[in-house]
Amino acid sequence: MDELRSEIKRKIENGEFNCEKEFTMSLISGKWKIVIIYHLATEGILRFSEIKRLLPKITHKVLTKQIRELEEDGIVHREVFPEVPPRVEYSLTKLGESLMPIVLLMYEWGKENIKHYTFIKNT
Amino acid sequence: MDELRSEIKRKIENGEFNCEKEFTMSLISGKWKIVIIYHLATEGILRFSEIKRLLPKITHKVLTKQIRELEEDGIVHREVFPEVPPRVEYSLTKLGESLMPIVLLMYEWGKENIKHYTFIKNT
DNA sequence: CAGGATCCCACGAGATACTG
DNA sequence: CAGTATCTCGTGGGATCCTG
Repeated sequence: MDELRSEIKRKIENGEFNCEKEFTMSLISGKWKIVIIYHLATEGILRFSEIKRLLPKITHKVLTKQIRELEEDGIVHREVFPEVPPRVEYSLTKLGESLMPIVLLMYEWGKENIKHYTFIKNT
Repeated sequence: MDELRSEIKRKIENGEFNCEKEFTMSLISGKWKIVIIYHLATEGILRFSEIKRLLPKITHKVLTKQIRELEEDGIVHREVFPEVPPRVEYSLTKLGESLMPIVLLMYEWGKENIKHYTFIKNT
């Protein structure tokens, strides 16, 4: 596990994190990352197009970037099958799986606390 | 608890969140928010200048903004004492305290997983 | 002491088009 | 199918100066 985006490594070296929590944050912050992690955790293995289908509003390029960063950080495993047309499968690494408690807590906290607002939709 | 930044309310109304986790994320993402929450949780009550002292690298204006957002979202309570010079105390609301399990998990995950990299500092 | 007003820049993320 | 390459824009965060 020496994979990590160079920018993150640099922040560690330069002591740019005020705390270890921020290190964690830096790995999962990104508009679609926690949702991607969640889907991979529940589905196991997903192809690029399958993830895209699960996130209709995401752009092709953005999905590529988010997933590439997750891969560089050792959270997602990427398996390329040299076929035509190409097939690429994604899954969580052990490290990625270890993030699930956090993601699940965030999910439940959100469900619990967004309730008070959703009524807005019904007006 | 009808406090919430208008932008967040708008996102809820427009269904811009892909999932409840993103709602949670939107409240705690911000370069200094989880650290501020953590300090308030452990110290109880803190004055503006005390928080600033705990975060030497934060800018005055930025601290104001981060805290103002946390207040608008109902996470932080702000108490102004009409004295001269002015005194302002901050503390966590019940809602804010309920975020601590998430913050703590992020803290522990970070401690556990940053270990593999910190050696870089010692070279 | 706490905080508002301006100016500014870097960067995340979207739109669009092209490729093996 | 999966992935680049450009271009663009909004905004989060920083620097600096001013105020009750």
